[in-house]
Amino acid sequence: MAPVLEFAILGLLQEAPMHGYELRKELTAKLGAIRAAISYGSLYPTLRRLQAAGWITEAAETPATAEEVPALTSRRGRVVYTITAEGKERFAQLIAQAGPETYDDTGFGVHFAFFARTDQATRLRILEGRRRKIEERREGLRDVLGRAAERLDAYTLELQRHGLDACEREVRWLEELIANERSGRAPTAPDSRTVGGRGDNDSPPTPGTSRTERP
Amino acid sequence: MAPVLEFAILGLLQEAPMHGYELRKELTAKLGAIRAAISYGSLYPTLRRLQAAGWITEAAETPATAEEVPALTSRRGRVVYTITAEGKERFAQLIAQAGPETYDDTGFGVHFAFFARTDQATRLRILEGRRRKIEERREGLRDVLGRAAERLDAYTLELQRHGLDACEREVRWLEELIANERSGRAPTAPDSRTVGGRGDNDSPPTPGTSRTERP
DNA sequence: CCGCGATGTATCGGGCCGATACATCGAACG
DNA sequence: CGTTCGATGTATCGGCCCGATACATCGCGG
Repeated sequence: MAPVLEFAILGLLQEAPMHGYELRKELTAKLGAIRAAISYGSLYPTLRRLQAAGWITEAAETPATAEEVPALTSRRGRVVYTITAEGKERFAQLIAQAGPETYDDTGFGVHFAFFARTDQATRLRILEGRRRKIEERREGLRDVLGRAAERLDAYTLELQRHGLDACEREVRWLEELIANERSGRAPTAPDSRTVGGRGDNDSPPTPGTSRTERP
Repeated sequence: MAPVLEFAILGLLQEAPMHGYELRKELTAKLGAIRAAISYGSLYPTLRRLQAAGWITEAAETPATAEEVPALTSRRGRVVYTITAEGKERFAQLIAQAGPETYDDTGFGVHFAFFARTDQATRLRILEGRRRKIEERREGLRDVLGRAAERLDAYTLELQRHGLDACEREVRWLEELIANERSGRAPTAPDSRTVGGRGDNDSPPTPGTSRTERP
């Protein structure tokens, strides 16, 4: 229902207009933890789809003052994408409705990456939905490791064990984040630095720093 | 080149012939750590593809003695899939050639799940390839956290930090497994239990148990 | 007796990926 | 001074796999 790329592009273009290549770089930097690298084979079709829906507009890059180097080398046209008012509305709507697909690995990851543009109540709802989902996966793995252990070989069991470990770790991570949200603090900030970002939007104020255990 | 499902199905059908529903259950149990649940929308097309290629055969389930309840309720035909000699050959070939796609998350996971049918040299090669890939991802995340930290908000940074942590943890896990392989032992076996499995195949002997640190 | 969950087969639309092709530009190297 | 090489940049194609959906049987409990 809410493809990952659509959400991410609408979120990124609210920072600044960009052309495809730049968009891919920013996307890769922002989602590097959950996605290897966004393919052009999905980026460009998505951009066309967004433009058809009216969420973004595309415009060929114009020379700065329209009199500078008019036909020297005739720059290869870079297409710059800009988000529209309807696009911003669409993004807000996608944030508001948190369906089951919001809690799978990539869905949660991309939503989390734009938590700075998400209100606290929704943040909390998503974190708890994700925790529930991971807890279910954890129980499934425990079942397999308990009941069906003798049917599986040592390597498969080791894989389940590693997966179970990752689940338990993520649950703990989520608990920490949830506790932080409840107390109205921002996530663990290793050094004191108030997030700059000239607020062009209704993004939350991202309150002061805090500290968990790991420095 | 080597789709995940094709590999997993060929591997599973070497244990026993199965029908679709059963196959999905086994698949989900075996790959539960890396995949939520295999969809029929990919399972059945893949089965048809495998049959067209000659790797498997499909046969309608026959009543046991051909005289028992011939037309009582006319059982809904369950289709049983059986691997062929060419299928086993294909599986061995897929194991032998470890391309770059073998080292991404799902590719590695499914290969690892069938390590009991993989020779030790290939196991070692795959583990090291995976480690290299994870190390690269880790370096990428460190770069972002170091150089581009001030450009990103606190939530995005926290996501990267969590991803980095997962990378470091997996590298350590892989190191342990590699060390175990080098010393000729099986993966961490919490209680002494020799893997049963009547060897119908050229699968390695799965040597005796060992113990790392975590009991 | 009726619904409900487990078993069971199957299709359809669509997102996303990997490979590929093609073009420009600045810098490095011979 | 020419050439190669990597970064920048746009775009398409085939294919894997998923989520939703439809339909049918069986046993069990209400």
